[in-house]
Amino acid sequence: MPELPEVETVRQSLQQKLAGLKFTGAQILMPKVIQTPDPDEFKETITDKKITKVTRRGKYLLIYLNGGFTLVVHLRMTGTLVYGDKDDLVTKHTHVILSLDNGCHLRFADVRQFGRMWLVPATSLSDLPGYKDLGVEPLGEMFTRDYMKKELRRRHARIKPLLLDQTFIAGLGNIYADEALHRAKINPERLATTLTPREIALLYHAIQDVLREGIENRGTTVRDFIDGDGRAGSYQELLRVYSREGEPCSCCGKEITRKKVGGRSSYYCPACQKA
DNA sequence: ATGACGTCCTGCCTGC
DNA sequence: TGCAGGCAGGACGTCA
Repeated sequence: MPELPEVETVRQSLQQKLAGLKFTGAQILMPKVIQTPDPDEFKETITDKKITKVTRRGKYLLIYLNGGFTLVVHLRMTGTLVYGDKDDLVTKHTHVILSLDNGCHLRFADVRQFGRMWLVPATSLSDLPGYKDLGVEPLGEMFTRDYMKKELRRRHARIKPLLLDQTFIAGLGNIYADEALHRAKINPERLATTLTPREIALLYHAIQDVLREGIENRGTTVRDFIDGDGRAGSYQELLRVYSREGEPCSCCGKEITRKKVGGRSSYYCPACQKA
């Protein structure tokens, strides 16, 4: 699942390929993928627009166009956004094909059809549901130990579901939340309000460490993830708990356990991360 | 304010 | 071997 490091990896690859190119048209094979505007207006608006830069906010990818428009993409679970040759094979999961003025294509594909796109004026980004309420960027300067401390005190929730709450920290998902909790030796079911100052500090650094390492390794490919060039990531080899149920903990040797917390699978070491 | 749950959707895995 | 059914899961909406 694309989380912050995966979306950042896509951003980096696309920024390199797309900056300066112009869209020459759009083929919309699965209309529901585009939330706004309707297909005809989408095609009309995107045609002849030049790409100025590719940025990221949380798990949202932002492709800025001249004329004040932004193409916003959320990959959700299995979405991919890949730059490639116009003659590349179109699979049954390809939903949107954007043509570029160098003869190449930018294609959005998604097996589970959860991913979404929006084409909006850059000034209207805050109108997108979910986007306007995003919390801090965990690798930005607004994310401080003090912010962590205040938010954890304020929110009466278990720590794992809280880490997945995008209005708290933008960009964490199931994989990196589990990895951060393991490094900080915190059980996913602990109430946020019960974390000690030392645990909060450990978690704060663990979150930044796992995200940075994820980006350095160009993301985690558990099943589907590929970047803007179609390449898989390699951070899955360095995961300590996620998808490692039954394997020995790298820290103490005890078996990694899986348990549902807040409706989501949580992988943790019952010895290192005591309740 | 929080949490539980349904919804979206397909491929994979398990069990018979 | 083949089929049915359950499950995974990010975000959002609804309800308690």
